[in-house]
Amino acid sequence: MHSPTKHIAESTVRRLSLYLRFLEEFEARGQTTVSSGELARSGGTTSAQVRKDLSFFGSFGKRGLGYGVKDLISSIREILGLEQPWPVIIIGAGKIGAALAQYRGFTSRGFHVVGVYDADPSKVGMQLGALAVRSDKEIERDIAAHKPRIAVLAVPADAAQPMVDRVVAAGMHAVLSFAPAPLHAPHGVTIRAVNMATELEILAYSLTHGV
Amino acid sequence: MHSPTKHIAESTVRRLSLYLRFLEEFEARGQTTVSSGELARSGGTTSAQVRKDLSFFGSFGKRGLGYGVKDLISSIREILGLEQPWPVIIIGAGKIGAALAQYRGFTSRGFHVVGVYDADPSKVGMQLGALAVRSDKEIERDIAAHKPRIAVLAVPADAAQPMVDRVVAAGMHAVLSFAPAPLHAPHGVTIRAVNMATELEILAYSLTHGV
DNA sequence: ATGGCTTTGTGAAATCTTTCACAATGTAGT
DNA sequence: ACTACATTGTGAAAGATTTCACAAAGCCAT
Ligand SMILES: NC(=O)c1ccc[n+]([C@@H]2O[C@H](COP(=O)([O-])OP(=O)(O)OC[C@H]3O[C@@H](n4cnc5c(N)ncnc54)[C@H](O)[C@@H]3O)[C@@H](O)[C@H]2O)c1
Ligand SMILES: NC(=O)c1ccc[n+]([C@@H]2O[C@H](COP(=O)([O-])OP(=O)(O)OC[C@H]3O[C@@H](n4cnc5c(N)ncnc54)[C@H](O)[C@@H]3O)[C@@H](O)[C@H]2O)c1
Repeated sequence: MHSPTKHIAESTVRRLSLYLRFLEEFEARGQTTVSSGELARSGGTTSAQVRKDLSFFGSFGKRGLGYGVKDLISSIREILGLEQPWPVIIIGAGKIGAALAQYRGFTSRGFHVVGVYDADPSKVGMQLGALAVRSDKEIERDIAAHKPRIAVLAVPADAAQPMVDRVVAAGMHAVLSFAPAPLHAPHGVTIRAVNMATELEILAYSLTHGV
Repeated sequence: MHSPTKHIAESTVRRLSLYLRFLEEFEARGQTTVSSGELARSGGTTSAQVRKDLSFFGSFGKRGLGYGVKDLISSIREILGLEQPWPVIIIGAGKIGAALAQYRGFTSRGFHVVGVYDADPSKVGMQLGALAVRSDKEIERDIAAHKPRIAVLAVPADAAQPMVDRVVAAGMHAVLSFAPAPLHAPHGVTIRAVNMATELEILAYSLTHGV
C-alpha cells in the first residue's frame, strides 16, 4: 500500500511534507475531514495534484467526503518514514550549527539531535541546550555505537567533502549540508545541500527579469 | 542577449548559480577556458544540459574551444542580476537571524545586509558584526528610505505572514523565509521559503524507501 | 430506497524538462 | 592553405510532471 514500484519525484515528496504541515493545522483547529481542494488551496497547488500525489501510494480518501484528517496524517507520516524516530548528528558547532542544535522545530517531526561535534578544542565541551559539544574525533565511534541516521553538516566549505567522506566511511547514508560546496558521495548515500546564496540569487534573478 | 522571451525554469536558474560557483573555482585555479563537459562534471549534470541552460540567454562559447572562464562569469553574473549590489534586510535577530546577519558568505555575491530588526526590546541595540539590531517599528521607514530589495525572515512561524504583509505593503518585492509556515503574497512579489524540516523529511523518505 | 450532490482516483492529454545527435564553426598543427 | 580534431548551439526525440476530465463511489436529504 505504501511502497510504490515506480520512482517518486522529489517534488511529490516535498509536497507530501507540506500537506502534512497543513493537515496538522487542520487537526489543531478540530477539523476532522478535508478535501483535496482545501489542501490544495493551503499549499498553492491544485486538487488534481494533491490527489495524484497521494494516489502513488494508495487510496486514502472517501469519495464525496474527502480525507479523514487524522488518517491522512498517519498515512503521510508512514509514507515519509516519520513513524520511527530519526537520530541526527550535527557536525560543526559554529554559528549555524549552534542554532540548529538548539532548534526545537526538528524534534516535533521525530528528528532528535543526539550529538554535536566540532574540531576546535575551544568549542568542545560547550553546552548547547541539553548537549555538550564533542570532539570530531569521536564521530566514527559514536556513529558505530549509536547509529544516527542523518548527519547535518555546518562546517566551512572546504571541510565539507572530507567530512562527507568520513561519515560515509563510518556508515552514514544521509547528509544534509549547509556548506556552499558541491558534494559527492557513493551510490546509496543521499546528499542534500541547502545553499542560501543560491536562494538569494534566484530571488535576484526574478527581481531582475520581472515576475 | 540576456533577456529571454520564454519563461525560464527555476531549475535552470539554480544551475546557473551553481555553474557560477564552479567557474569561480576554475578562475581561482588560473584556468582560462572551460568546456561544457568540464562544467557538467563539477555540477553532476550533462554537457548538453549546460549548453542548453546557457543557450536560453545567448551564445557564449567558442566552438572547438569552450567558454572563456572570465567571460562566462560576467555573463552569468549579468543574467542573474548580480552586477548590481543587493541590499538585504534581516527580520528577526534570534539564533538563526543572528547567524545570517554575521554570515560573510552573502557579501561575496553582492548581497549586503543593511539592517537587522527585532520586536523584542531586549534585542534592540544588540551589536551583530557591524550592525546594531533595530526595532521592528523602523522597518517601514527604513524600507522607504533605503529601498532594500530583499527581506530575509527569521521570525517565529506565526509572525511570518503578518511580517510578509508589512514588508510588502512597505514596497518589498522579494522575501526569503526560514519560518516553517506557508506564505502568500500578491502577484509581483516573489517568496521563497527554506524549510529545514522538509529537507530532513525528504532524506527520511529516501532512507525509508531505498535509494 | 431514490436522486442529487460532492469528491475521489485515474487514464489520457498537455505541458515542461532533459537528453540525443549532428551540422556548424572554430582551433591547432603541419 | 589544408586537414584532423574538438566543441558549441540547437532542433527533434524522449522522458517526466502536471493538468484535464470524467466515471465511480459514497454522502445526505427526502
Ligand atoms: N552562518 C550562516 O548564516 C550561514 C548561512 C549559510 C551557510 N552557512 C555555511 O555553514 C557553514 C558553517 O557556517 P558558520 O557561519 O556556522 O561558520 P562558523 O565558522 O561559525 O562555524 C564553523 C564551525 O565548524 C568547525 N569545524 C571546522 N572544521 C571542522 C571539522 N573538520 N570537523 C568539525 N568541525 C569543524 C569550526 O571549528 C567552527 O566551529 C559554512 O560552510 C557556511 O558557509 C552559514
Ligand atoms: N534555529 C534554527 O536552527 C532554525 C532552523 C530552521 C528554521 N528556523 C526558523 O527560523 C525562525 C527563527 O528561528 P530562531 O531559532 O532564530 O528563533 P528565535 O526565537 O531565536 O528568534 C526569533 C526572533 O524573532 C523575533 N521576533 C518575533 N516576532 C517578531 C516580529 N514581529 N518582528 C521582528 N522580530 C520578531 C524574536 O524577538 C526573536 O528574537 C523560526 O520560524 C524557526 O522555526 C530556525
